[in-house]
Amino acid sequence: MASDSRRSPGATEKSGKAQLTRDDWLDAAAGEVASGGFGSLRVLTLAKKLGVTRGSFYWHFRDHEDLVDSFLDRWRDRRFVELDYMRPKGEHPEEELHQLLQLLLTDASRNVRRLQVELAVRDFARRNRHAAEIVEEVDQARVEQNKLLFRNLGSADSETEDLAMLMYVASVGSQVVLSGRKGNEDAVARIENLVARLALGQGGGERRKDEEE
Amino acid sequence: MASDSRRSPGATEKSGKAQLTRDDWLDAAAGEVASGGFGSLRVLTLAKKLGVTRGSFYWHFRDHEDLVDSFLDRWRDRRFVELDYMRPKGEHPEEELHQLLQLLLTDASRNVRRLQVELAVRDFARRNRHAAEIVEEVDQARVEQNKLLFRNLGSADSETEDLAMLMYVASVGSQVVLSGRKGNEDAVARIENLVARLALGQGGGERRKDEEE
DNA sequence: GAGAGTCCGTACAGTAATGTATGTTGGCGT
DNA sequence: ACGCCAACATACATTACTGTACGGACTCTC
Repeated sequence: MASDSRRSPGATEKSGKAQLTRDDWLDAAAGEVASGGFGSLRVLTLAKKLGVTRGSFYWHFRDHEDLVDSFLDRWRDRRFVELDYMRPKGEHPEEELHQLLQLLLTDASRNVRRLQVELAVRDFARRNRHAAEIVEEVDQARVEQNKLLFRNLGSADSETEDLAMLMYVASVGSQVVLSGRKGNEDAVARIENLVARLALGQGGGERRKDEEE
Repeated sequence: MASDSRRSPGATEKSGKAQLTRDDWLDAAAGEVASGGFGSLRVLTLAKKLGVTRGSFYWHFRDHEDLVDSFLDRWRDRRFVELDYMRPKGEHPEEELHQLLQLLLTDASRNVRRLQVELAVRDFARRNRHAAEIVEEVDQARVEQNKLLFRNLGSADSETEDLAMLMYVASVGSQVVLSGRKGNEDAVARIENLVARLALGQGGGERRKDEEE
């Protein structure tokens, strides 16, 4: 129902002038959403960025709302394949926890746009029904997956739900508070340590040594 | 440097037609910011809501930017008096912790607008320098105060900083994730329990009994 | 090579919002 | 009673953005 499997003769890469796809517009929209939020998502801006006029936009999309809805749907789909990719297999739960926190917290490299977009979607969810539903879906799925992970880590059954919830809201809060800050990486590392110690039953700890991946 | 101590003949209450003050406009702006964020803060909307025309606005404010900056400054000031009011005295630290979490988390009664405004300010901070500085100020002050509280609670010195940070990002994340949700109060209560147990050295716990206040 | 379909440009109409300039009123002091 | 000034109304100019109608080039197919 998505994926736009047309032939797309000269897609978005290399050659300066090329046919644009729906996904190209959504990618450009992601940049705008990341920097300015959904409120400053203008058709003309995207057209300029893509080197075309608005006539192209209204061929690929019905109107502005269509763009927003498509963007949200694609965002939802990607979060779920992400979850599926990181589904806990239970063999090395500590490593899985580490990777999960890296995904949720780390603000480096190409993840920065991902986090910015997520914050924008979250904010938009406060005044858009479709976005609110999608965000709640994603939140529930992620908390559910966290519960699986915590069970594999051996935490008591009576605590897994609370722990999963705490870790999730802590990670979201870290995104909000520490995105684009000074002591960013340090704080993120310390939070990861604390959460890890909590998850491992206050045992482990002190794994910090700036393991640069 | 604020407070507008004019005589204000017939302030905002009772009589339908009355002179408006700068704070009246800021109060109206708070409603718009809470529901739609800074992006949908329109002068005409505020004027309609206050029963006047835009002519009044441009008397009290230089322009739209002046409104936004004044709003942010007032927001900052109020957060700091709030902090001062809740400064830990160290006599009943558990109760102080409870009240702090109530203030940061509870989405009931008249607090709902407060939290919504804070989320809007936080989101706006991602694209407005002034807002970013103010939010960082408030965040730092709050974390600093949390550290004092945790020391009074007797947590190890090497952990107070991490604990204070974790609790703060967890509370912010709860605002983001659980604002206007279904299992809101329940989840908030469970998070408070977990944080409290962490703060009290994994000892206490199980204070839950829906203490409605 | 003619037609059809795809993709984009151009031109126009309409709306919403800001800022500014100027008019109007009601209350205050003297 | 008179004028002054704070507080608001009115009218105008301007900008920014959306949506839509239509036109044109380019490509593929038969």
